[in-house]
Amino acid sequence: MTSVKTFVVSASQRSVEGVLSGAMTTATARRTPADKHDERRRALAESALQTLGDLGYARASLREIANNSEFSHGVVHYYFRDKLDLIVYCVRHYKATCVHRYDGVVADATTADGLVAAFADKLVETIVDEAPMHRLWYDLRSQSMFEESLREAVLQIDQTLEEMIWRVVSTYAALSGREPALTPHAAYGLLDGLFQQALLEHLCEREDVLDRLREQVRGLMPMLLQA
Amino acid sequence: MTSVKTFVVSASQRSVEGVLSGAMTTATARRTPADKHDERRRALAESALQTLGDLGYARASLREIANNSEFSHGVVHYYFRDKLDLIVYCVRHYKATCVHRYDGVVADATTADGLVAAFADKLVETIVDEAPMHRLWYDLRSQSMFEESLREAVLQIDQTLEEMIWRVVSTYAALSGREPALTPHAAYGLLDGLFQQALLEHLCEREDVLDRLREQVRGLMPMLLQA
DNA sequence: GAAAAATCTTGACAGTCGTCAAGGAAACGG
DNA sequence: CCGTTTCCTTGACGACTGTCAAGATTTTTC
Repeated sequence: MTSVKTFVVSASQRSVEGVLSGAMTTATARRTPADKHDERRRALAESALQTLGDLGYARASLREIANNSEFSHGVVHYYFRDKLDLIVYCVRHYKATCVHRYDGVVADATTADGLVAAFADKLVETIVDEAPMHRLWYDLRSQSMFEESLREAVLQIDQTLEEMIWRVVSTYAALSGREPALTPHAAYGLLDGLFQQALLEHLCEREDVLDRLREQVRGLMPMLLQA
Repeated sequence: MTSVKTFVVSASQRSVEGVLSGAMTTATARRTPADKHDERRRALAESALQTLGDLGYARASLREIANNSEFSHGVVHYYFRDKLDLIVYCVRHYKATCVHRYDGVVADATTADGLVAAFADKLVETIVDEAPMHRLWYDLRSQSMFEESLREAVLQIDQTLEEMIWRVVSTYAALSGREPALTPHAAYGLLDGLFQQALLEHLCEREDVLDRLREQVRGLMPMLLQA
Protein backbone atom coordinates (compact mmCIF):
# COMPACT_ATOMS: atom_id res chain seq x y z
CA MET A 1 0.00 0.00 0.00
CA THR A 2 2.40 2.65 -1.19
CA SER A 3 0.55 5.89 -1.09
CA VAL A 4 1.11 8.44 -3.81
CA LYS A 5 0.82 11.89 -2.32
CA THR A 6 3.47 13.40 -4.53
CA PHE A 7 2.65 16.95 -3.65
CA VAL A 8 5.82 18.51 -4.86
CA VAL A 9 6.40 16.85 -8.18
CA SER A 10 2.80 16.83 -9.33
CA ALA A 11 3.02 20.18 -11.05
CA SER A 12 5.96 19.29 -13.22
CA GLN A 13 4.55 15.85 -13.91
CA ARG A 14 1.34 17.35 -15.10
CA SER A 15 2.94 19.38 -17.81
CA VAL A 16 4.97 16.47 -19.10
CA GLU A 17 2.17 13.97 -19.12
CA GLY A 18 -0.23 16.55 -20.48
CA VAL A 19 1.79 16.72 -23.64
CA LEU A 20 1.92 12.96 -23.97
CA SER A 21 -1.78 12.43 -23.49
CA GLY A 22 -2.52 15.29 -25.84
CA ALA A 23 -0.54 13.61 -28.57
CA MET A 24 -2.27 10.30 -27.97
CA THR A 25 -5.90 11.17 -28.45
CA THR A 26 -7.47 14.19 -30.07
CA ALA A 27 -9.84 15.65 -27.48
CA THR A 28 -10.99 12.72 -25.43
CA ALA A 29 -10.42 13.04 -21.69
CA ARG A 30 -7.56 10.60 -21.59
CA ARG A 31 -6.18 11.38 -18.20
CA THR A 32 -2.98 10.22 -16.71
CA PRO A 33 -3.07 9.59 -12.96
CA ALA A 34 -0.97 12.61 -12.19
CA ASP A 35 -3.25 14.74 -14.30
CA LYS A 36 -6.28 13.56 -12.44
CA HIS A 37 -4.54 14.14 -9.16
CA ASP A 38 -3.91 17.74 -10.05
CA GLU A 39 -7.40 18.17 -11.37
CA ARG A 40 -8.84 17.07 -8.06
CA ARG A 41 -6.57 19.42 -6.21
CA ARG A 42 -7.80 22.25 -8.36
CA ALA A 43 -11.44 21.32 -7.94
CA LEU A 44 -11.03 21.07 -4.20
CA ALA A 45 -9.20 24.36 -4.10
CA GLU A 46 -11.88 26.13 -6.09
CA SER A 47 -14.56 24.84 -3.80
CA ALA A 48 -12.47 25.79 -0.80
CA LEU A 49 -12.01 29.30 -2.13
CA GLN A 50 -15.76 29.72 -2.19
CA THR A 51 -16.07 28.71 1.45
CA LEU A 52 -13.02 30.74 2.47
CA GLY A 53 -14.49 33.80 0.80
CA ASP A 54 -17.71 33.29 2.71
CA LEU A 55 -16.33 32.57 6.15
CA GLY A 56 -12.78 33.88 6.20
CA TYR A 57 -9.60 32.08 7.07
CA ALA A 58 -10.26 31.55 10.76
CA ARG A 59 -13.83 30.29 10.55
CA ALA A 60 -13.52 28.08 7.51
CA SER A 61 -12.90 24.61 8.88
CA LEU A 62 -11.82 21.71 6.75
CA ARG A 63 -15.12 20.00 7.42
CA GLU A 64 -17.05 23.02 6.26
CA ILE A 65 -14.88 23.30 3.17
CA ALA A 66 -15.48 19.64 2.39
CA ASN A 67 -19.21 19.91 3.05
CA ASN A 68 -19.52 22.65 0.45
CA SER A 69 -17.68 20.45 -2.02
CA GLU A 70 -18.54 17.10 -3.54
CA PHE A 71 -16.01 15.32 -1.35
CA SER A 72 -15.98 14.08 2.20
CA HIS A 73 -13.86 15.70 4.86
CA GLY A 74 -11.20 13.02 4.87
CA VAL A 75 -10.22 13.52 1.26
CA VAL A 76 -8.63 16.86 2.03
CA HIS A 77 -5.70 15.13 3.68
CA TYR A 78 -5.35 12.85 0.72
CA TYR A 79 -4.66 15.75 -1.61
CA PHE A 80 -3.15 18.23 0.81
CA ARG A 81 -0.65 17.76 3.57
CA ASP A 82 -2.52 19.94 6.03
CA LYS A 83 -4.75 22.96 6.19
CA LEU A 84 -1.96 25.39 5.45
CA ASP A 85 -0.99 23.45 2.36
CA LEU A 86 -4.56 23.78 1.11
CA ILE A 87 -4.79 27.47 1.90
CA VAL A 88 -1.53 28.34 0.23
CA TYR A 89 -2.48 26.32 -2.82
CA CYS A 90 -5.84 28.08 -2.94
CA VAL A 91 -4.43 31.54 -2.72
CA ARG A 92 -1.77 30.80 -5.32
CA HIS A 93 -4.39 29.38 -7.63
CA TYR A 94 -6.54 32.44 -7.16
CA LYS A 95 -3.64 34.74 -7.89
CA ALA A 96 -3.02 33.06 -11.21
CA THR A 97 -6.50 33.91 -12.43
CA CYS A 98 -6.65 37.36 -10.89
CA VAL A 99 -3.38 38.88 -11.84
CA HIS A 100 -4.33 39.62 -15.41
CA ARG A 101 -7.60 41.29 -14.54
CA TYR A 102 -6.48 44.67 -15.81
CA ASP A 103 -4.55 43.51 -18.84
CA GLY A 104 -7.58 44.19 -20.99
CA VAL A 105 -7.88 47.81 -19.99
CA VAL A 106 -4.19 48.26 -20.66
CA ALA A 107 -4.37 46.60 -24.07
CA ASP A 108 -7.47 48.45 -25.19
CA ALA A 109 -6.46 51.88 -24.01
CA THR A 110 -5.79 54.50 -26.68
CA THR A 111 -5.79 57.68 -24.59
CA ALA A 112 -4.60 58.49 -21.13
CA ASP A 113 -8.00 59.62 -19.94
CA GLY A 114 -9.61 56.58 -21.47
CA LEU A 115 -7.23 54.30 -19.61
CA VAL A 116 -7.94 55.98 -16.31
CA ALA A 117 -11.68 55.75 -16.86
CA ALA A 118 -11.53 52.10 -17.84
CA PHE A 119 -9.21 51.30 -14.94
CA ALA A 120 -11.47 53.00 -12.44
CA ASP A 121 -14.49 51.19 -13.84
CA LYS A 122 -12.70 47.88 -13.63
CA LEU A 123 -11.76 48.49 -10.01
CA VAL A 124 -15.38 49.19 -9.21
CA GLU A 125 -16.47 46.10 -11.10
CA THR A 126 -13.97 44.04 -9.13
CA ILE A 127 -15.34 45.27 -5.83
CA VAL A 128 -18.88 44.42 -6.84
CA ASP A 129 -18.21 41.04 -8.43
CA GLU A 130 -15.30 39.70 -6.44
CA ALA A 131 -15.78 41.06 -2.96
CA PRO A 132 -15.52 37.68 -1.17
CA MET A 133 -12.26 36.77 -2.89
CA HIS A 134 -10.69 40.08 -2.08
CA ARG A 135 -11.71 40.19 1.53
CA LEU A 136 -10.16 36.75 1.79
CA TRP A 137 -6.97 38.16 0.34
CA TYR A 138 -6.86 40.94 2.90
CA ASP A 139 -7.66 38.44 5.60
CA LEU A 140 -4.76 36.23 4.62
CA ARG A 141 -2.40 39.15 4.30
CA SER A 142 -3.33 40.25 7.81
CA GLN A 143 -2.87 36.73 9.10
CA SER A 144 0.59 36.65 7.57
CA MET A 145 1.53 39.43 9.97
CA PHE A 146 1.11 36.82 12.72
CA GLU A 147 1.82 33.51 11.00
CA GLU A 148 5.18 33.32 9.41
CA SER A 149 4.20 30.28 7.38
CA LEU A 150 1.93 32.42 5.24
CA ARG A 151 4.41 35.15 4.50
CA GLU A 152 6.24 33.64 1.59
CA ALA A 153 3.10 33.15 -0.46
CA VAL A 154 1.67 36.52 0.56
CA LEU A 155 4.79 38.44 -0.36
CA GLN A 156 4.99 36.66 -3.66
CA ILE A 157 1.41 37.51 -4.53
CA ASP A 158 1.85 41.07 -3.37
CA GLN A 159 4.76 41.31 -5.79
CA THR A 160 2.68 40.15 -8.73
CA LEU A 161 -0.10 42.54 -7.81
CA GLU A 162 2.40 45.35 -7.69
CA GLU A 163 3.53 44.42 -11.19
CA MET A 164 -0.07 44.27 -12.32
CA ILE A 165 -0.70 47.79 -11.05
CA TRP A 166 2.52 49.01 -12.56
CA ARG A 167 1.51 47.83 -16.01
CA VAL A 168 -1.45 50.19 -15.70
CA VAL A 169 0.50 53.11 -14.32
CA SER A 170 3.40 52.87 -16.72
CA THR A 171 1.06 52.57 -19.70
CA TYR A 172 -0.83 55.56 -18.41
CA ALA A 173 2.42 57.49 -18.18
CA ALA A 174 3.39 56.52 -21.73
CA LEU A 175 0.02 57.58 -23.10
CA SER A 176 0.39 60.87 -21.26
CA GLY A 177 3.88 61.41 -22.57
CA ARG A 178 5.12 61.87 -19.03
CA GLU A 179 7.16 59.94 -16.50
CA PRO A 180 5.81 58.25 -13.38
CA ALA A 181 6.55 60.18 -10.22
CA LEU A 182 6.67 57.15 -7.92
CA THR A 183 8.12 53.70 -7.64
CA PRO A 184 5.95 50.70 -8.53
CA HIS A 185 5.99 49.85 -4.86
CA ALA A 186 4.51 53.16 -3.78
CA ALA A 187 1.96 53.24 -6.57
CA TYR A 188 0.68 49.84 -5.52
CA GLY A 189 0.54 50.84 -1.87
CA LEU A 190 -1.53 53.92 -2.60
CA LEU A 191 -4.04 52.27 -4.90
CA ASP A 192 -4.34 49.26 -2.63
CA GLY A 193 -5.17 51.57 0.24
CA LEU A 194 -8.02 53.16 -1.65
CA PHE A 195 -9.25 49.80 -2.88
CA GLN A 196 -9.27 48.21 0.54
CA GLN A 197 -11.07 51.17 2.00
CA ALA A 198 -13.75 50.99 -0.67
CA LEU A 199 -14.11 47.24 -0.29
CA LEU A 200 -14.81 47.52 3.40
CA GLU A 201 -17.35 50.26 2.87
CA HIS A 202 -18.98 48.34 0.09
CA LEU A 203 -19.39 45.35 2.36
CA CYS A 204 -20.90 47.66 4.95
CA GLU A 205 -23.39 48.70 2.28
CA ARG A 206 -22.46 52.31 2.48
CA GLU A 207 -23.87 54.66 -0.11
CA ASP A 208 -21.90 56.11 -3.00
CA VAL A 209 -18.85 53.99 -2.27
CA LEU A 210 -18.35 52.98 -5.87
CA ASP A 211 -18.74 56.43 -7.31
CA ARG A 212 -16.41 57.79 -4.72
CA LEU A 213 -13.77 55.21 -5.55
CA ARG A 214 -14.07 56.05 -9.23
CA GLU A 215 -13.64 59.70 -8.40
CA GLN A 216 -10.67 59.04 -6.14
CA VAL A 217 -8.87 57.00 -8.76
CA ARG A 218 -9.46 59.60 -11.45
CA GLY A 219 -8.12 62.20 -9.10
CA LEU A 220 -5.12 60.16 -8.00
CA MET A 221 -3.78 58.90 -11.30
CA PRO A 222 -2.61 62.27 -12.62
CA MET A 223 -0.76 62.81 -9.36
CA LEU A 224 1.30 59.70 -10.03
CA LEU A 225 2.98 61.43 -12.97
CA GLN A 226 5.69 64.04 -12.88
CA ALA A 227 4.68 67.60 -13.59
CA MET B 1 -28.05 37.19 44.58
CA THR B 2 -28.48 40.07 42.22
CA SER B 3 -25.40 40.23 40.09
CA VAL B 4 -24.05 43.59 39.12
CA LYS B 5 -22.68 43.36 35.60
CA THR B 6 -23.82 46.81 34.60
CA PHE B 7 -21.86 46.89 31.40
CA VAL B 8 -23.68 49.75 29.80
CA VAL B 9 -23.96 52.25 32.59
CA SER B 10 -20.52 51.77 34.04
CA ALA B 11 -18.91 54.43 31.89
CA SER B 12 -21.32 57.19 32.86
CA GLN B 13 -21.23 56.08 36.48
CA ARG B 14 -17.50 56.26 36.49
CA SER B 15 -17.40 59.91 35.51
CA VAL B 16 -19.99 60.89 38.08
CA GLU B 17 -18.48 59.02 40.95
CA GLY B 18 -15.03 60.05 39.92
CA VAL B 19 -15.92 63.65 40.60
CA LEU B 20 -17.42 62.79 43.96
CA SER B 21 -14.47 60.79 45.17
CA GLY B 22 -12.11 63.41 43.86
CA ALA B 23 -13.84 66.06 45.97
CA MET B 24 -13.73 63.85 49.03
CA THR B 25 -10.07 63.08 49.41
CA THR B 26 -7.07 64.74 47.88
CA ALA B 27 -5.08 62.03 46.19
CA THR B 28 -5.81 58.85 48.10
CA ALA B 29 -7.17 55.98 46.07
CA ARG B 30 -10.68 56.23 47.44
CA ARG B 31 -12.51 53.99 45.01
CA THR B 32 -16.18 53.59 44.61
CA PRO B 33 -17.36 50.14 43.54
CA ALA B 34 -18.22 51.28 40.03
CA ASP B 35 -14.83 52.86 39.72
CA LYS B 36 -13.12 49.64 40.66
CA HIS B 37 -15.28 47.73 38.25
CA ASP B 38 -14.16 49.94 35.41
CA GLU B 39 -10.58 49.80 36.53
CA ARG B 40 -10.62 46.02 36.35
CA ARG B 41 -12.14 46.15 32.91
CA ARG B 42 -9.38 48.43 31.80
CA ALA B 43 -6.66 46.28 33.34
CA LEU B 44 -8.08 43.19 31.74
CA ALA B 45 -8.38 44.94 28.40
CA GLU B 46 -4.81 46.14 28.52
CA SER B 47 -3.55 42.67 29.25
CA ALA B 48 -5.80 41.29 26.53
CA LEU B 49 -4.44 43.77 24.03
CA GLN B 50 -0.97 42.45 24.67
CA THR B 51 -2.03 38.88 23.95
CA LEU B 52 -4.14 39.92 20.97
CA GLY B 53 -1.20 41.78 19.51
CA ASP B 54 0.94 38.69 19.90
CA LEU B 55 -1.44 36.06 18.58
CA GLY B 56 -4.05 37.88 16.55
CA TYR B 57 -7.79 37.83 16.87
CA ALA B 58 -8.37 34.24 15.80
CA ARG B 59 -5.68 32.56 17.88
CA ALA B 60 -6.05 34.55 21.07
CA SER B 61 -8.36 32.49 23.24
CA LEU B 62 -9.93 33.77 26.41
CA ARG B 63 -7.88 31.27 28.38
CA GLU B 64 -4.66 32.52 26.87
CA ILE B 65 -5.68 36.09 27.48
CA ALA B 66 -6.43 35.30 31.11
CA ASN B 67 -3.20 33.34 31.53
CA ASN B 68 -1.17 36.35 30.46
CA SER B 69 -3.04 38.45 32.99
CA GLU B 70 -3.24 38.29 36.75
CA PHE B 71 -6.72 36.81 36.63
CA SER B 72 -8.17 33.39 36.04
CA HIS B 73 -10.04 32.52 32.90
CA GLY B 74 -13.47 32.68 34.48
CA VAL B 75 -13.20 36.30 35.44
CA VAL B 76 -13.48 37.42 31.86
CA HIS B 77 -17.16 36.63 31.83
CA TYR B 78 -17.63 38.51 35.03
CA TYR B 79 -16.48 41.76 33.46
CA PHE B 80 -17.45 41.14 29.85
CA ARG B 81 -20.56 39.62 28.33
CA ASP B 82 -18.63 37.51 25.85
CA LYS B 83 -15.49 37.49 23.78
CA LEU B 84 -16.79 40.04 21.31
CA ASP B 85 -17.63 42.43 24.11
CA LEU B 86 -14.04 42.17 25.33
CA ILE B 87 -12.56 42.62 21.89
CA VAL B 88 -14.64 45.66 21.09
CA TYR B 89 -13.84 47.20 24.43
CA CYS B 90 -10.15 46.53 23.86
CA VAL B 91 -10.03 48.06 20.45
CA ARG B 92 -12.00 51.10 21.56
CA HIS B 93 -9.68 51.53 24.52
CA TYR B 94 -6.68 51.31 22.26
CA LYS B 95 -8.13 53.86 19.89
CA ALA B 96 -8.49 56.37 22.67
CA THR B 97 -4.77 56.28 23.42
CA CYS B 98 -3.63 56.06 19.82
CA VAL B 99 -5.67 58.69 18.11
CA HIS B 100 -3.59 61.60 19.37
CA ARG B 101 -0.29 60.10 18.39
CA TYR B 102 0.41 62.77 15.82
CA ASP B 103 -0.99 65.73 17.72
CA GLY B 104 2.46 66.62 18.93
CA VAL B 105 3.79 66.64 15.41
CA VAL B 106 1.04 69.02 14.38
CA ALA B 107 1.43 71.28 17.38
CA ASP B 108 5.20 71.60 17.13
CA ALA B 109 5.37 72.16 13.41
CA THR B 110 6.54 75.58 12.24
CA THR B 111 7.28 74.89 8.58
CA ALA B 112 5.67 72.68 5.97
CA ASP B 113 8.81 70.69 5.35
CA GLY B 114 9.40 70.31 9.04
CA LEU B 115 5.91 68.93 9.51
CA VAL B 116 6.38 66.38 6.76
CA ALA B 117 9.71 65.27 8.15
CA ALA B 118 8.36 64.94 11.68
CA PHE B 119 5.26 63.14 10.45
CA ALA B 120 7.29 60.66 8.43
CA ASP B 121 9.58 60.05 11.39
CA LYS B 122 6.61 59.47 13.66
CA LEU B 123 5.10 56.97 11.24
CA VAL B 124 8.36 55.07 11.20
CA GLU B 125 8.56 55.20 14.97
CA THR B 126 5.04 53.84 15.19
CA ILE B 127 5.88 50.89 12.99
CA VAL B 128 8.91 50.04 15.07
CA ASP B 129 7.37 50.54 18.51
CA GLU B 130 3.77 49.56 18.00
CA ALA B 131 3.82 46.85 15.38
CA PRO B 132 1.78 44.32 17.38
CA MET B 133 -1.00 46.78 18.10
CA HIS B 134 -1.25 47.83 14.50
CA ARG B 135 -1.26 44.37 13.02
CA LEU B 136 -4.06 43.64 15.44
CA TRP B 137 -5.93 46.62 14.09
CA TYR B 138 -5.56 45.41 10.51
CA ASP B 139 -6.55 41.95 11.61
CA LEU B 140 -9.74 43.21 13.21
CA ARG B 141 -10.56 45.41 10.26
CA SER B 142 -10.21 42.43 7.95
CA GLN B 143 -12.36 40.32 10.26
CA SER B 144 -15.03 43.00 10.14
CA MET B 145 -15.36 42.25 6.44
CA PHE B 146 -16.73 38.87 7.51
CA GLU B 147 -18.26 39.53 10.93
CA GLU B 148 -20.90 42.18 10.93
CA SER B 149 -20.73 42.48 14.70
CA LEU B 150 -17.32 44.10 14.44
CA ARG B 151 -18.21 46.65 11.81
CA GLU B 152 -19.68 49.36 13.96
CA ALA B 153 -16.59 49.67 16.12
CA VAL B 154 -14.24 49.36 13.15
CA LEU B 155 -15.96 52.04 11.12
CA GLN B 156 -16.02 54.34 14.10
CA ILE B 157 -12.30 53.93 14.71
CA ASP B 158 -11.55 54.31 11.03
CA GLN B 159 -13.37 57.61 11.18
CA THR B 160 -11.28 58.90 14.06
CA LEU B 161 -8.11 57.78 12.31
CA GLU B 162 -9.20 59.66 9.23
CA GLU B 163 -9.66 62.77 11.33
CA MET B 164 -6.27 62.21 12.90
CA ILE B 165 -4.63 62.07 9.48
CA TRP B 166 -6.59 65.06 8.30
CA ARG B 167 -5.28 67.18 11.13
CA VAL B 168 -1.82 66.53 9.76
CA VAL B 169 -2.72 67.12 6.14
CA SER B 170 -4.75 70.27 6.69
CA THR B 171 -2.06 71.74 8.91
CA TYR B 172 0.48 70.91 6.27
CA ALA B 173 -1.66 72.67 3.67
CA ALA B 174 -2.00 75.74 5.87
CA LEU B 175 1.75 75.92 6.48
CA SER B 176 2.27 75.62 2.74
CA GLY B 177 -0.26 78.31 1.96
CA ARG B 178 -2.08 75.94 -0.36
CA GLU B 179 -5.28 73.96 -0.38
CA PRO B 180 -5.56 70.19 -0.02
CA ALA B 181 -6.25 68.43 -3.30
CA LEU B 182 -8.16 65.50 -1.80
CA THR B 183 -10.89 64.69 0.64
CA PRO B 184 -9.96 63.56 4.15
CA HIS B 185 -11.27 60.15 3.19
CA ALA B 186 -8.92 59.77 0.24
CA ALA B 187 -5.93 61.14 2.11
CA TYR B 188 -6.43 58.59 4.86
CA GLY B 189 -6.84 55.77 2.37
CA LEU B 190 -3.61 56.60 0.61
CA LEU B 191 -1.48 56.98 3.71
CA ASP B 192 -3.00 53.93 5.31
CA GLY B 193 -2.08 51.91 2.25
CA LEU B 194 1.55 52.92 2.49
CA PHE B 195 1.60 52.34 6.22
CA GLN B 196 0.08 48.89 6.03
CA GLN B 197 2.50 47.91 3.29
CA ALA B 198 5.45 49.06 5.36
CA LEU B 199 4.18 47.33 8.47
CA LEU B 200 3.96 43.99 6.73
CA GLU B 201 7.42 44.34 5.28
CA HIS B 202 8.81 45.42 8.62
CA LEU B 203 7.37 42.31 10.23
CA CYS B 204 8.96 40.27 7.45
CA GLU B 205 12.24 41.89 8.43
CA ARG B 206 12.85 43.31 5.01
CA GLU B 207 15.68 45.73 4.55
CA ASP B 208 15.29 49.46 4.15
CA VAL B 209 11.56 49.36 4.85
CA LEU B 210 11.64 52.29 7.22
CA ASP B 211 13.74 54.53 5.04
CA ARG B 212 11.56 53.72 2.09
CA LEU B 213 8.41 54.63 4.00
CA ARG B 214 9.97 57.91 5.04
CA GLU B 215 10.85 58.60 1.44
CA GLN B 216 7.39 57.65 0.22
CA VAL B 217 5.66 59.93 2.69
CA ARG B 218 7.92 62.85 1.86
CA GLY B 219 7.16 62.26 -1.79
CA LEU B 220 3.43 61.85 -1.31
CA MET B 221 2.60 64.77 0.94
CA PRO B 222 3.25 67.52 -1.64
CA MET B 223 0.99 65.65 -4.05
CA LEU B 224 -1.87 66.01 -1.64
CA LEU B 225 -1.90 69.77 -2.19
CA GLN B 226 -3.24 71.67 -5.13
CA ALA B 227 -0.77 73.08 -7.59
C1' DG C 1 -11.24 -10.99 -14.95
C1' DA C 2 -8.10 -11.11 -11.10
C1' DA C 3 -4.48 -8.62 -8.70
C1' DA C 4 -2.86 -4.20 -7.52
C1' DA C 5 -3.01 0.46 -7.00
C1' DA C 6 -5.44 4.59 -6.34
C1' DT C 7 -9.25 6.93 -4.37
C1' DC C 8 -12.73 7.89 -1.10
C1' DT C 9 -15.75 7.22 3.27
C1' DT C 10 -16.33 6.74 7.86
C1' DG C 11 -15.37 7.03 12.45
C1' DA C 12 -12.49 8.07 15.96
C1' DC C 13 -8.55 10.53 18.51
C1' DA C 14 -6.74 14.24 21.39
C1' DG C 15 -7.10 19.10 21.82
C1' DT C 16 -9.11 23.51 22.24
C1' DC C 17 -12.75 26.61 22.30
C1' DG C 18 -16.54 29.81 24.63
C1' DT C 19 -19.57 29.61 28.20
C1' DC C 20 -21.49 28.88 32.55
C1' DA C 21 -22.52 27.41 37.37
C1' DA C 22 -21.31 26.26 42.05
C1' DG C 23 -18.94 27.65 45.68
C1' DG C 24 -14.94 29.77 48.20
C1' DA C 25 -12.61 34.24 49.39
C1' DA C 26 -12.59 38.91 50.25
C1' DA C 27 -14.56 43.40 51.04
C1' DC C 28 -18.13 45.95 52.83
C1' DG C 29 -21.89 47.84 55.85
C1' DG C 30 -24.04 48.08 60.04
C1' DC D 1 -18.17 40.98 64.51
C1' DC D 2 -21.73 39.03 61.64
C1' DG D 3 -24.51 39.15 57.50
C1' DT D 4 -24.47 40.63 52.84
C1' DT D 5 -22.68 41.86 48.69
C1' DT D 6 -19.02 41.71 45.53
C1' DC D 7 -15.30 39.36 43.50
C1' DC D 8 -12.78 35.47 41.87
C1' DT D 9 -11.44 30.32 41.25
C1' DT D 10 -12.29 25.97 39.82
C1' DG D 11 -14.18 22.54 37.21
C1' DA D 12 -17.20 21.08 34.02
C1' DC D 13 -20.32 21.02 29.67
C1' DG D 14 -21.02 20.51 24.74
C1' DA D 15 -19.37 21.79 20.48
C1' DC D 16 -15.86 22.16 17.28
C1' DT D 17 -11.14 21.65 15.46
C1' DG D 18 -7.12 19.27 12.51
C1' DT D 19 -5.44 14.95 11.87
C1' DC D 20 -5.17 10.22 11.01
C1' DA D 21 -6.08 5.23 10.27
C1' DA D 22 -8.80 1.33 8.84
C1' DG D 23 -11.55 -0.30 5.56
C1' DA D 24 -14.81 0.07 1.52
C1' DT D 25 -15.01 1.40 -3.24
C1' DT D 26 -13.39 2.48 -7.62
C1' DT D 27 -9.99 2.52 -11.18
C1' DT D 28 -6.04 0.78 -13.44
C1' DT D 29 -2.93 -2.87 -15.04
C1' DC D 30 -1.58 -7.09 -16.81
